Amino acid sequence: MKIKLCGADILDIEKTFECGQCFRWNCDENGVYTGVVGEYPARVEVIDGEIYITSDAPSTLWSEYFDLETDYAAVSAEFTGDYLETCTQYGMGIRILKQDSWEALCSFIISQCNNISRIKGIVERLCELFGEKLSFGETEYYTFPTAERLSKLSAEDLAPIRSGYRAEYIICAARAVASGELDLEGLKSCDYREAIKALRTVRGIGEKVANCVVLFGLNHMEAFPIDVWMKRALKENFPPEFNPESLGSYAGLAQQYIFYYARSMGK
DNA sequence: AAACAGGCCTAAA
DNA sequence: TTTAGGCCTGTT
Repeated sequence: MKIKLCGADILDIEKTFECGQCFRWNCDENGVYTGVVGEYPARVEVIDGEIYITSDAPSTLWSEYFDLETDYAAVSAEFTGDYLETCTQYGMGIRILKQDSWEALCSFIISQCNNISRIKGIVERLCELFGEKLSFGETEYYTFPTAERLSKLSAEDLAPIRSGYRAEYIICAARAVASGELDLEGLKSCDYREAIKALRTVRGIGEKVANCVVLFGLNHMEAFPIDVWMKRALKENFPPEFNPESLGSYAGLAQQYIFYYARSMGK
């Protein structure tokens, strides 16, 4: 069914889907996005300034997924300073998606030293090969494969997805999660720093990937992933003593604004 | 053709 | 504690 979700002023689907936090939403020639959340394929579009979603998912899922309970305008008002205010204005409409924790973990392992189009390709092949097929309209979609499924494979089995040296990391992570050694759900309720520490025990997960996982998959909005773009943006626009903690409990949103701005200007 | 991509790991100071 | 080189693959 098709539901009206919210106004396009509080959710900009292009910015939100293209800002680099997710890899499974694709745009058609009319600006309509399709993707899969959990086991639900969905279609998201803008009609007369409103966001509409077509899917079989329970309608409550979307407000959670898009973090609509949070007043981003109010949160963003705390982001001060010329440069950060510029970034904030430019990125207004971005929402931090509450993605599945395992999907986020796996996706950001794949993201290392890769560009977005290649990341998306690898993720797509991973889903087609090892996910469950879903039908929705004319097209076929696939779920993101579970950690349990991948834990039974070897790195060589992942050769067809062409993820290179990251295949070994994916398998390590899948085994850690499937065995219960890494309890992703549990990490949602513990301290942000503790969650990072736990994630970093897995081979292939360093500081940057761990921060992406806690921000996009474990609801720790104070996380502040720093990649090469962020490093440059911070160096050029913030004092050397700048500490992300000064941005408060939604520092991760500020990070996305800065990242999105830096990347848009840099290309 | 060779360098570089939204890191991470290991070895070596 | 910081730094360099290697790593798969694809693109420029």
